[in-house]
Amino acid sequence: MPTALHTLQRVFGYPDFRGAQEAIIAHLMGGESALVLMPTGGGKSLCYQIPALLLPGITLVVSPLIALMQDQVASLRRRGVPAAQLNATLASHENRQLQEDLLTGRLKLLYVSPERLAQPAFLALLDHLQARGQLSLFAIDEAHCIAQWGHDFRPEYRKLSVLHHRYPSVPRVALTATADPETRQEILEQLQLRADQQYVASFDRPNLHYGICPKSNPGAQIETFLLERHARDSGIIYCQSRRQVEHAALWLQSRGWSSLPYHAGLEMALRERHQQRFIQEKGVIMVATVAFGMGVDKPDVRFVIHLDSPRNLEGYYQETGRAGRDGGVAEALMLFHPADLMALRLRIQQAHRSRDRQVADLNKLEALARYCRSDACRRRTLLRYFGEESTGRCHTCDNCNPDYRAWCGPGHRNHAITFAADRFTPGIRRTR
DNA sequence: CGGGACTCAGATACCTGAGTCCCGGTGCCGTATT
Repeated sequence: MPTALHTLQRVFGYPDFRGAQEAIIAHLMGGESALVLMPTGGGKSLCYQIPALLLPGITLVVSPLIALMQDQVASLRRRGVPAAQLNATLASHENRQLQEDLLTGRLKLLYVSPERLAQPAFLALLDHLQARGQLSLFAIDEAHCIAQWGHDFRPEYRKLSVLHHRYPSVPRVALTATADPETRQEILEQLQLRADQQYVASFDRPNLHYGICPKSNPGAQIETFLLERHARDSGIIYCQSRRQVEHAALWLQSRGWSSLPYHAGLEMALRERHQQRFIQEKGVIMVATVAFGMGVDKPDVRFVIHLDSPRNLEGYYQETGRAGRDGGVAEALMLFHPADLMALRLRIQQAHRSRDRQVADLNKLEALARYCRSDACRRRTLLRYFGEESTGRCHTCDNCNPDYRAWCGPGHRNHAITFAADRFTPGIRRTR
């Protein structure tokens, strides 16, 4: 019988395990459940993929996006691993083939969405596999979605409790790169995991450098930052609204920058084209809403700019975390204006959510506001928010290093250039 | 909060300015219908 290390080397081509990977795998192989928190690029997938190959039956992976499923399945198949996805992209003959493969035990990993998992017909299929002892492991990838999306956007994320209710003997592993203590608690509760079953790696990304500038003239500030620090680099600019994305992307184009818009209001083919260009070409600036990022694995993203304030530190950490995956230095610049926070506060208060959720959202927004206004080390504040104690100064944030305060230039008094001045940019239609 | 979309009045034939209103963003899905 092959060991975990053999599988790692033979199937995945890595010489050795990193961090807690080996311990997590042993833990799962022993029939225990776990919550795994590892930063981007820490090798989370291997924590369930190797057990999936060593255990006798099938591992069911719950994944939030079809695009993620496709990437994972394609990558596994290239390595000769029998993996498949079950979702609406399949043709009916593929679907039939999949059912057959499942029942004959040919598959080792099956990727599904939480929506699919909640369907009675799919649960019946799982019942059938369980009756034959073929269910080995449940893996919930990007588990922060349980807390982030489960309350309104994708309610099926809160039905994952069916896993331990219906199949109590099958171990569960939840994995994510971003979860504050509250999100963690929610994942533990939903999946009925014990607090002592957590594996938490450090959230620190030392090669990411952090800076915040008061937003006074965003066009000029961004252009200064780009010209002086990232003239030929790839990067992402995050905005809060689709309209802002369109405006900023067009404005940058008019100034000669290679920028592309990305939001969910664009045609799927265009979104895919822009994403491909961002990944393949050099020096493309992606101007995007939160729609962009999950599963985008580009190693050399050198900067992330928040043109508008994000809504909490989890989002901020997630979005800045998309830079510097190659380990090289990357810079995270936020343009901060109190009015943005006011707008976010208002939206939270107007949202159709429970009182508890509103309070929780407001608290998270206040934590972000404190972070922006603080003169303490950004890195330390961020790490502390995620429950990690650290001391001293990082020397790579604007509060630790005065040089970093000039990212947007020495002053912001040049009001000659603003987005609002460029009225040639057409507004975009609202979808509702 | 501030800014964009829209309306309306008034000056002038299509445009301008003032006033008012409104106000994110993420994706699954064997929907059913043309």
